[in-house]
Amino acid sequence: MGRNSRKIEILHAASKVVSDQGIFNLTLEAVAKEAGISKGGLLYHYPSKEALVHGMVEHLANNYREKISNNAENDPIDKGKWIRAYVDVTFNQTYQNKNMHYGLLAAKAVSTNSLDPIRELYSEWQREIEHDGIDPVKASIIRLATDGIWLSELFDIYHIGEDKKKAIFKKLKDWANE
Amino acid sequence: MGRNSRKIEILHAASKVVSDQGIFNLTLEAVAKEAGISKGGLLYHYPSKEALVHGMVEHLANNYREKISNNAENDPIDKGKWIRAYVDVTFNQTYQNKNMHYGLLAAKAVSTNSLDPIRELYSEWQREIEHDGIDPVKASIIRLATDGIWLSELFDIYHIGEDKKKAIFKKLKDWANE
DNA sequence: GAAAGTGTACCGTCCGGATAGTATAGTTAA
DNA sequence: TTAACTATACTATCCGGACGGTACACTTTC
Repeated sequence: MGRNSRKIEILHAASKVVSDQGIFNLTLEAVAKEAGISKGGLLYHYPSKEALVHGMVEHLANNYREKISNNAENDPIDKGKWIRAYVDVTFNQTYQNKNMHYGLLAAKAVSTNSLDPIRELYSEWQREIEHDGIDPVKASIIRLATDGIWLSELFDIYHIGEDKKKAIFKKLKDWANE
Repeated sequence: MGRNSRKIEILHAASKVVSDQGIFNLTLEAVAKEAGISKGGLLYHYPSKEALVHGMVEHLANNYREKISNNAENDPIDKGKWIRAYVDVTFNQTYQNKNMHYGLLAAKAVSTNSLDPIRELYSEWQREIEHDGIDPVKASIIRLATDGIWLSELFDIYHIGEDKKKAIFKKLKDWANE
């Protein structure tokens, strides 16, 4: 268990704190406790709270970017591969390690520019999606609807039922194939 | 200028603080300063920070609810009137007093149940939208895409250009008429 | 009709608790 | 034995909220 995996464990712990206790309880002590280390140990790895949050966002961004570009590259059909990759990965991400998204919540709270990696990621994808062979307005709508699901869940505004989510997923994928 | 309008002024001040300085700077002192009153005066109107945030959410929810139900009631065509009202009002809301949405950001940060009025609102609309004569999955997608726009703007993840936004608005409205 | 009382709006100060970050001594592993 | 890491003790700061007043418009009571 090298340095790096410990650092990532800490990031997961931080996400869990945000998810369980809210942004205001994302304290260094709470994260240390959740990660099973001391506050000093935490500060050894991430010398400030901002650095910790930055780590969360960067980890999320790297994961997301890699998954989506892999997915797009392995798509046999060229037309619409980016929007399909986006929909696929986002849905699966939402099912699996949902709580990594909480890094965004933390980032939004902590400082203005800690969301920069995410913003960059999104403008990249927007470019790809719009030059992907399908109607850019339609592609944008598919993407916005996908975002609407996880954002409203992250925000806890409303949670869509599993069955309905699957139906929506299917229809969005269909549209991305037309 | 009665008691009520002063209270609403304070809510706007609080939203402005969140929008300009972020959630962590939503302090009683900052809000008081923005509203041009003292901390004591602020606490007179809202006896705690939680009460203040609750006021923000409730104000937003009431406004939103009223606008959408008015809009739906005045729609000459019955089929799809709720989803149309939702799309219309949300787009216009986003253009106009965008910063009221910041109450949600504050609510999400402050406590678990301060978002309750919003959650209730959303489940009401979801019910209406799904029994509105058009395909519920399609209606849900229209609604999710609408949410995706303002949520990603609120989150500052990415901002869609005005032209594209109008095109999306138009297409969503078309779909809501089919 | 004036003295006494009441309610509303607001101000400025103070305090306790929480928290980010520092310092440093100790421990483990290569 | 040195770099990676932990644990603890401590400091400085910030913030929510309590509180004691002030101002003033009203109403009631004698």
